Amino acid sequence: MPELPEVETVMRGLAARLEGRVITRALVNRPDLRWPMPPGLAVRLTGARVTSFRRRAKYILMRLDGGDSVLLHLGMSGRMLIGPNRPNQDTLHEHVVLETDEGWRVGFVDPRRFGSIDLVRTEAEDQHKLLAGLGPEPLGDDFSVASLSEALAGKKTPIKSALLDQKNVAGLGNIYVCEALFRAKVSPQRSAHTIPGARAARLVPEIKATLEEAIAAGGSSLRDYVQTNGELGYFQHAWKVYGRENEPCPTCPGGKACDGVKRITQAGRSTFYCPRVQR
DNA sequence: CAAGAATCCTGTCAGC
DNA sequence: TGCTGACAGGATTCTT
Repeated sequence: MPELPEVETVMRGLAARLEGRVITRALVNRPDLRWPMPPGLAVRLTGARVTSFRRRAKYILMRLDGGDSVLLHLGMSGRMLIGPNRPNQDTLHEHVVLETDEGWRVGFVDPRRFGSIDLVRTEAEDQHKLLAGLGPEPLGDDFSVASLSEALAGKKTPIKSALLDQKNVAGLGNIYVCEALFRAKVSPQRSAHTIPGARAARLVPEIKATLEEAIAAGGSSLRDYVQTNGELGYFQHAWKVYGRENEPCPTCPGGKACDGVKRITQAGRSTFYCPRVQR
């Protein structure tokens, strides 16, 4: 799925076209995504003015003037596509369509249907079941060496898995966890409780820097992800280890000392890392 | 309680 | 070609 940088990019694209606009028409073509959409969603949206956007972890919140927020998750394959008001190419997987008073058309396309849409009252956004248990935003001041150390204390699970757990830090996914661990020179297999201290002091700034650089690049495009204008992100070219199994490690000198990037499976997900650099 | 496995769904690609 | 299995950016729910 889109991870934090991709979601941030999509949210900015939505905000640019939708903030202050009135939704003149809303279509729900297929309400059964990961969970059923709320009944009457199209009616609630029609005629509403979009006031602002917010991102929390990998969720997008679109606030409406009636006091509702639309809570959107893109799952693994979700896209938001904005274009002139005419039918999109992908009619099979375009589950929701919004039209604005300026003649723009926003389509939510999600072939795998792991995404979700819900409504929540704006003043109670953070009490929504899907947001209530989330850990700190990694780019916020609440995410620090101290807070990460506290979250990991006593945990035996590998640091890779711990960083994917949205309760510890909210918004990282498989790509950026691999990249940040490489940059911090921390082994993905190391037990989480051994991170507090010097390793957390390396990890936290690398997590923040990786995410910031990825946002600046418009995210990473692998298969499904595109920005709202259909353009690809380009941070995938900056990946050091993700998807680079058997390629030379970017920081090890050539020769027999380093076998290159390895791929292992942790908790059912691929992990890419360099065993020589990451300890 | 914590950790790993199974699960949802569709598309794509490698290998035979 | 066409079939089969593995795998994919996630996160909840079910089992150990």
